[in-house]
Amino acid sequence: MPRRGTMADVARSAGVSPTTASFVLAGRTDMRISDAARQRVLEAARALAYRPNVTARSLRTRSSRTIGLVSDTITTTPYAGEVIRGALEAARARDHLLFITETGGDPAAGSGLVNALLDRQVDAVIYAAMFTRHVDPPPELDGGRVVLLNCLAPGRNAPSVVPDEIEAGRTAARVLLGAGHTRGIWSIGGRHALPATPDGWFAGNERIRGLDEALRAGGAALDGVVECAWEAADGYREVRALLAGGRRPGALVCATDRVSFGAYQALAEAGLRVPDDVSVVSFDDQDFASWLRPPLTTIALPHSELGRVAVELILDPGPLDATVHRVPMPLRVRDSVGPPHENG
Amino acid sequence: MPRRGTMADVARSAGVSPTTASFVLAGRTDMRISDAARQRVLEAARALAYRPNVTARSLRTRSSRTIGLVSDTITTTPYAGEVIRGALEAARARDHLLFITETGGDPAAGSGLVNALLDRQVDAVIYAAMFTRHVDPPPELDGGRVVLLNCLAPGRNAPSVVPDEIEAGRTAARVLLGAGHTRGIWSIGGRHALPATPDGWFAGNERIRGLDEALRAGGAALDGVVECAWEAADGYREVRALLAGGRRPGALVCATDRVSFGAYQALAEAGLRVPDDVSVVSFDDQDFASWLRPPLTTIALPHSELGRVAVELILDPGPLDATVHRVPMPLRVRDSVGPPHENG
DNA sequence: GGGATCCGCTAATTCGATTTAGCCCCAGCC
DNA sequence: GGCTGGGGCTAAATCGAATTAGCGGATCCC
Repeated sequence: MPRRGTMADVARSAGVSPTTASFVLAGRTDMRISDAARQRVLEAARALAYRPNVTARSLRTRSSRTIGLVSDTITTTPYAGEVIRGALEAARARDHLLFITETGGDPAAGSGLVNALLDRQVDAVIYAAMFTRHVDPPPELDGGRVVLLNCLAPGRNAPSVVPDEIEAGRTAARVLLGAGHTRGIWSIGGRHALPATPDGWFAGNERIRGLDEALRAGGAALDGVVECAWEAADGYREVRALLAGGRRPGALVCATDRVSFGAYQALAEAGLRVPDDVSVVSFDDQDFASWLRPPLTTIALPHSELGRVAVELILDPGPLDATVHRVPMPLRVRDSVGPPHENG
Repeated sequence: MPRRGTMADVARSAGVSPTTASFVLAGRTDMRISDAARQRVLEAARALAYRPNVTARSLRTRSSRTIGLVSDTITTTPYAGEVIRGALEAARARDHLLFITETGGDPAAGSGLVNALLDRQVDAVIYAAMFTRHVDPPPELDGGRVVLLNCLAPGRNAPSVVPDEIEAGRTAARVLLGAGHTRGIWSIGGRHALPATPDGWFAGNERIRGLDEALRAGGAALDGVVECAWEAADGYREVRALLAGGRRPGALVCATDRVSFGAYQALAEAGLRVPDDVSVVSFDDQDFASWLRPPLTTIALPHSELGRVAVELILDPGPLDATVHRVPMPLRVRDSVGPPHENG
């Protein structure tokens, strides 16, 4: 790239010392500078289209107006793009830039990436996971300014930003209760308590907890919980099996839109119509939720909000503590929930 | 973050001058250094867990081992995450970090972001668009090391990396010809030649060109082209209208998986089965393509490849020229294409 | 009139590396 | 014994800003 003008150039062209130029351009008022000199500096800077070299400045000030984001994967639906977008917008509003890195799921890669960021004097690091879980951030981050995005690290004195899954569970319950459902309600996906993840996932546990609680408060209850993985194939297989077993659910609470996708297929094959025969409420709000027929009522993961809140926390002055910030998950009302079928 | 050891610390601890430490740590052999001194420096660096400060180094060397990525949107399906992932992996393999920025579709934002990158001494900039099109990169990039990702800018002497849409069109034709289709072939989505985009989209034009060419070469031809936007709702509406108009297509070439998604719905409503009654071949390979029933045969946008190639181009030594690099689009054979229906 | 004050600046140092220029000492040679 | 020629280093400048220390000159005061 073409060589850019430096502050020394500005100072020379304005006939003042670099010190004076620096104070004028930094807008500092703790040194007396005549209006005439100030104007000459400003004019010279404008004429030369002067822009400060942030690299040089960081060397002296130890601040680079730069944040690092380390995540496990930025690819996996439904996180990723939107999280980054939210973070980007918040960063840009405060005149910061974002380094994006990913470990690709390799825990050993974390240290290397964090070091690469620290080598470049980032002011802070956002450590992110693409589904909510407990993590163990690399020790290099200890003592630094860190925010955990969509993950928790007990004992690390860093704030976490996670979706409010408990309240989302309550919301799902209220949607169903509001439509008149009190029985025949099934969870498809449950807590994700599979052989591989016997304790379930954070999101699963919290949602079921909120769902149970609010259902009970409304005088209803879950009829059953099908534990399975959260992909389209699982929704298809499990709902099909449920129907084949003679069950006749009145409402499905699907763990993800992908599960709902599969559930729709199984219901269609069985000749059941949504929402006339079976209501479906879901979580995530992926793109295709609105393309399904009927469009899916779902509770959105607040991707971009998570990114935005994380950046704002990290850039707001003041110390960080280990608070867990729960970001609301908005309900998208579409057409997959209706009153219970008369024979329900 | 805790203060890190500097090269001066290493030099002091090894009992040599900073110059010697620098030469040893940089692995330079153009100055004679005794093995003893070399070992002492290496040992001291190890003991102090010394890592060079890239910011300080950049100031001197004018290279930051950092690349900037400027895109219009990183959100829009189907680009985004995978492009970034490909770029990230290639950058990491060469020990570089990536700044990600987005204009959010505001053309005026480009200059500001490019300046913010330049202020931080990025070595190069990738200018990306989320669907293939002509762009006008900010003038600040002139004279710099720039690669255009998924876009073209004639007259700017920067290489472009784009999907090979022409060959993808040919591939679609071959899939159909291979299954025995020679008539009743319809394009849904066409060139995207709508009132708003009368010249069509780059991808649309190229695909139709390749499709036409290979179909003709195989003794077949398109029966018709339905121009429409490329969303699910468009696919649904247009295929429905086609069928209502008494047409009975034997094979659909859908412009995107989203269009296919809608097409599937319209076909199902009309009681037509894929692929027994109608074959469908598509472009993009979004996630849900494999969840559809039957799974969709589609030609993938090589997202991560695009990102990877762009980074490799930009980091490979040597001058850049205005070559257009076409990245192959791989065919994903699934179950939506079969032999023509007997009454087809 | 001489010292204290204040105004409006500038010189010089610093941040942490890289790099150019050159120094000292010992060995070899005539 | 003086001169050359490495070998093995170091001093100092440099990159582009921020910042500390301090300096002339005018003004004020007694």
